[in-house]
Amino acid sequence: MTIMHDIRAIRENPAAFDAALARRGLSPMSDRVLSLDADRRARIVAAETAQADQNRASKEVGAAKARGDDAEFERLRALVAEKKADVTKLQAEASLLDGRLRDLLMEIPNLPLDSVPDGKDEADNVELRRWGSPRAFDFAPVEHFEIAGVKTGMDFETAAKLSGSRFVVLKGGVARIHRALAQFMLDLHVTRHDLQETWTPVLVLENMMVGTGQLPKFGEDSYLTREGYWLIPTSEVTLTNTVNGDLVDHATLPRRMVAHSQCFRSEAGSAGRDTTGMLRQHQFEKVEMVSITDADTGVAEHDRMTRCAEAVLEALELPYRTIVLCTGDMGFGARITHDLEVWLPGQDKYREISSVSYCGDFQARRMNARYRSEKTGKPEFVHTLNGSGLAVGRTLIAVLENGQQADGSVLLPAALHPYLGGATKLRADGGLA
RNA sequence: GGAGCAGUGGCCGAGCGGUCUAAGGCAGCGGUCUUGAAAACCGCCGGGCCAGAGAUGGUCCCGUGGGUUCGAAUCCCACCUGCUCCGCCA
Repeated sequence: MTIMHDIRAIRENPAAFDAALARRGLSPMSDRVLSLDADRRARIVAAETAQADQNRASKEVGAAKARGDDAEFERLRALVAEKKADVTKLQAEASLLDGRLRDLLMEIPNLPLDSVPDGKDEADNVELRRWGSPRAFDFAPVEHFEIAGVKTGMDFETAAKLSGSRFVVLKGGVARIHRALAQFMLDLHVTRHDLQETWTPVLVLENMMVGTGQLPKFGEDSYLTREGYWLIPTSEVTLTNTVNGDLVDHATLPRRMVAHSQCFRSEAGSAGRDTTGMLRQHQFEKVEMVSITDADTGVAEHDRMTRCAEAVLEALELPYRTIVLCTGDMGFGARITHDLEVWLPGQDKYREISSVSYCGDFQARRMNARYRSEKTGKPEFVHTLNGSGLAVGRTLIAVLENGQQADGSVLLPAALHPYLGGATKLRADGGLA
């Protein structure tokens, strides 16, 4: 079976495993894991011993029959039947324990790297750096949906009629800026960062959601179709699972991909949070980066990917800060996460616009995705990383809020002008000029 | 939606109840030859789990799960995935 955590490492150093969990605010689990593991192994040994007996007797049966020794033939037949019953019983027990261990490990989050700061929640995150400085306004900046030029092009009422809450209809200049942003980001990553442009499905088989860690624990967060397809909450799911089940050629690593996709999230559990504006939607667009690396280069790749995301904000002249999430605030599959927070003058706050995570072999174990190590000649799990580069809707918000003018128009960053037919501003009436 | 076909080791592919300890090819690794390389030739060359300090041994794996059988890659059933044709359709 494929084990979701390195069971040998847990056996060797259960205290370290529990200590890592404790840093995430979880109670120790090594006792339960190891006792299940010990039982499981005992059954396996018993089952395999019985099976070896059965195989031996089974081989002799044919010989006895051939030489016409009926008494021996019957004796061996009975022996085989007896061993077979033992094997069946022991195997069933082993497989039950195996399943239990698997279920348990499946729901244990990834272990934080040593370099990740300890902490309980977002208050304990640590700022790594800031870029740019918030603009000084000579009027009171408003939130994106309050800007005059935005009001006509960001229609929540119509969206609510169509689809309910947490949806939006974009129109005119705002819609075009939204589209331009996605194109700009893709182009930047493809031409400057050497990521491979990729287009993927947004409906996936259940197993893929297990591979990247959305399932089994977080099924409530995503949409499931009648036919059994899941709607991806991010193209991290499709991009990462491109190597699901594969033994990839080491020469093809690292694989650096970028995709622009629709993302779907039920936002169960976030009722009441960010209900106005388009900060948190059931459907949104994101340009996502994924890297598949070997075990040696994953950590370095994480910094590279963070830089790729930062470059987008810098090109768009949006002030941001980069933070490293503390152990208590990190997502399920991550070993370390950098968040990029963009300055939103309307909220007078930095808000998350990108999350860049290094997952080590956590997802690879779930996917059984490996490469052949050049050093040992043995298959080893790949390492995976994912990061937003960036969330398009939130970038739209940032561009609008940071560029807003007293008259309700919005000045747009130069990098976007070529994508808007040369337009440099969103007029107060919602058109481009 | 209907009908048919298929899923074998890194890849391709044989195999149709008992030396399958899975042929053969490709790729890879080592060697012979060569100034070097290529070619040719020779050899090596799947993965998981369990035990063991190790050498090594055991066991499982031919999409997945059951079943038939003394014995299953091979027969039966269910499921998953893919392909082809038809229908519908951007």
